[in-house]
Amino acid sequence: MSNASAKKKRKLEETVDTPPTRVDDKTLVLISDSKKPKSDRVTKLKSKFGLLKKKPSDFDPEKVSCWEKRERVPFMFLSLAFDLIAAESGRIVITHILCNMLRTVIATTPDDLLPTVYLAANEIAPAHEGIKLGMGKGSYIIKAISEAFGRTESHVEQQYTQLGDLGLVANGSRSSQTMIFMPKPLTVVKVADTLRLIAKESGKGSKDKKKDLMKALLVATTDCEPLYLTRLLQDNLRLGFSRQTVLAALGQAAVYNEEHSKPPPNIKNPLDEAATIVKEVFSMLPVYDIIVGALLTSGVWNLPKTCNLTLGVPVRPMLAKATTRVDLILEKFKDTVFTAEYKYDGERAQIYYMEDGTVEIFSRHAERNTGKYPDVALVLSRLKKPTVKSFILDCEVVTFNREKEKILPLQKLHDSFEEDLGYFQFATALTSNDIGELQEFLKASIDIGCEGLMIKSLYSNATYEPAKY
DNA sequence: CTTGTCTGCCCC
DNA sequence: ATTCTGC
DNA sequence: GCAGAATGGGCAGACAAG
Repeated sequence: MSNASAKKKRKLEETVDTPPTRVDDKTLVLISDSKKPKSDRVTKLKSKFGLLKKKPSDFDPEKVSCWEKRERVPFMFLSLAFDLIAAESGRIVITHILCNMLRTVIATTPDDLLPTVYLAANEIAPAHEGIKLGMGKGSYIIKAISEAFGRTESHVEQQYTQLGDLGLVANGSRSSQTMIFMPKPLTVVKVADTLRLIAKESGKGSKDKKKDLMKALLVATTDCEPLYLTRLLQDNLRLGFSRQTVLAALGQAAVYNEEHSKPPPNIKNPLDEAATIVKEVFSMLPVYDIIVGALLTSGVWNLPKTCNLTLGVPVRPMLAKATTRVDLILEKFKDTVFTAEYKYDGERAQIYYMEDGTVEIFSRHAERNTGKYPDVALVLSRLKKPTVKSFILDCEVVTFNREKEKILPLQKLHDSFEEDLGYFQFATALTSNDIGELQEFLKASIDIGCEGLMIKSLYSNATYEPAKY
């Protein structure tokens, strides 16, 4: 063997996780994945991960982890937690498992909490950053799977139609595949980082690069990892939980890991309370990076202080509820003063005006639409009164024929903005509880091209709250 | 370049 | 967006 | 009754293929 190849060989063995069979210089032993002995690590993990299902009060993170403190969390750990959740349907148990899983990460490798949360929520970046995988659920993932596991595309496709779950196809292809080496174990950070790399790839040749990155992850998977990696790539974990459950679990996990402050004495159920806090904070500032960071450094009870509405980061817009008849409104609001506003048929827009004059416009789903409405961005600084330095507007952008309609002002906001017909107007509103008047108003709104009415409480304790989703 | 295929925290 | 489901 | 998950059609934009 030449010097160069000997060196290569050594390098290779270093990265191999406990070769299941001795591999000498002359023979390559082919080992079927289903027959080979599992590495100690995996065996150990598998024998213990059932503990995650224990009630959080009886759970000890030290007993389940079998990696060193500050060592990167294995992707296998997350996959096994997912596997445990797959057998459950109740959200309470699922939350317990997620909570225990996150606690284990906090107790061993807090640096990995953020990527773990991202993967558990099946997200890759804050919504407003607009970073998406950009390869759908079909062809390119199929291509990656077939290349990674040595199948023809048509074979994978056929299995897909048969099983209805590409993850299961990946699992099956992997377990029957003959492997030469055990791959180096995947870590949670590695997967999270690679998902970002895949998302960032764009332009000519990007699809192939995305596919190759997926392939590189797939070939490193073992056991149940192909299933969950594939589903992560498809943006569909199919485990019966999503972001809200992860946020709740994160809050609960933080309670158990509380080093920074004790729960305020008046709180009856700290676990529920912490879950609510994390969910609410996320509605105000939907950025895991900031929330997880604040959680680790100053604790869950300080979260409302450390994470606030931030200029430039879109909140979850408050959502309306649909109703079909005007009399149902009166029923619902019978003890309340309310107003009805035209529900303009346009696009929801959340406009941020920063102190330096910068404008950002986001859609209902936090898509960055700033470039889409250059005229809106321009007109804002003109209409804003000089005393106003920064603001957030939640509004509806519509196309408008300036030669026609005229519009009535809503008083409250009038102090801060000048209206300009056809450029910036307040919603036409009626404050009344007369059914005939409301009926008439509804009709009028439809006549000028609106979709109906929005009903809002006018009580002083009524608030604008971000949607809890 | 033109044409075709595939995508989307889509839902305009 | 609408429809379905489990709590 | 509610929140959360699952599902579907349509259209504009991105990228690949020729």
